[in-house]
Amino acid sequence: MPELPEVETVVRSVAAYITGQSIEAVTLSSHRVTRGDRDHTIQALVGSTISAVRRHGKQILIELDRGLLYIHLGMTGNLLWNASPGKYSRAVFTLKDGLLVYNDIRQFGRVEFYPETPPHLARVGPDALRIDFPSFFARLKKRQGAIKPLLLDQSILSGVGNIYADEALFAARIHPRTRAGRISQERALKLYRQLQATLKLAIQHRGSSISNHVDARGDPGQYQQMHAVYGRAGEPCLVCGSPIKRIVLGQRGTHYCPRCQRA
DNA sequence: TCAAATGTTTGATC
DNA sequence: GGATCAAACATTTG
Repeated sequence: MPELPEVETVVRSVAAYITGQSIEAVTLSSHRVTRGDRDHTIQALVGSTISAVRRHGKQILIELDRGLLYIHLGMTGNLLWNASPGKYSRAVFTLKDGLLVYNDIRQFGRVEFYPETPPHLARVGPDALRIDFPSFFARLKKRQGAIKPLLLDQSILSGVGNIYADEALFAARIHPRTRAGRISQERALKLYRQLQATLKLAIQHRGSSISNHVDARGDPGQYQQMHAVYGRAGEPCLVCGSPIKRIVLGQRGTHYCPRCQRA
């Protein structure tokens, strides 16, 4: 489910429910989602109090009075307030006033406890909404590969996934195969601005619900209705009418308009 | 039955 | 060492 706008939507909706509450009990049922010693993780969590819910890129950081709960939604993770646990519930937190339920069909997500900054954070680059243009441009400059896979590289920039990489490149009229290091400062600035504008607009629409993104209440986002290229292969470009193309780049489906985004 | 799916890590290759 | 690419992970859906 998750790219920056979806994760932000989940963080905002869940924060309103759980901030300030204490954790009274925890059930962890997936050794894939929760690595390591689960009993130890439960022991560390029970009795602590949630002080804040933050996001860095696609990572959710639930700050506790002692330590931190790290959640990554992977591809199919949901974080729901007061939902009934079901077949795909991989973690259930009993809080003072209700249940926080983590569901994840494919189990690509993570629910882990860390006493201090999780090691994952050291591996990821600046958040896509917080990076400034000079460092964005400097990071592009260094690379010679295609821009699309580079936008997906979380160590360069964190938060952008397959949908918003395609949408931002379309908005900036840049072909996904363009070599990153060869993009002029002017065009890079356009990409930077369009990327941030796309992410912010998507947050306003509470993210894209392509398969199973929902917020803490279980409500889907609406931004999928506004996609210009993602998932629109063969359909006419909203700007010029040419059929949207789908290729595979860096193992990911990549959608673009061959006329608006020339190589 | 096959392909594809919002992601990340790991290992191979150049 | 760095960059790049494919495979693997687990499950559903069209």
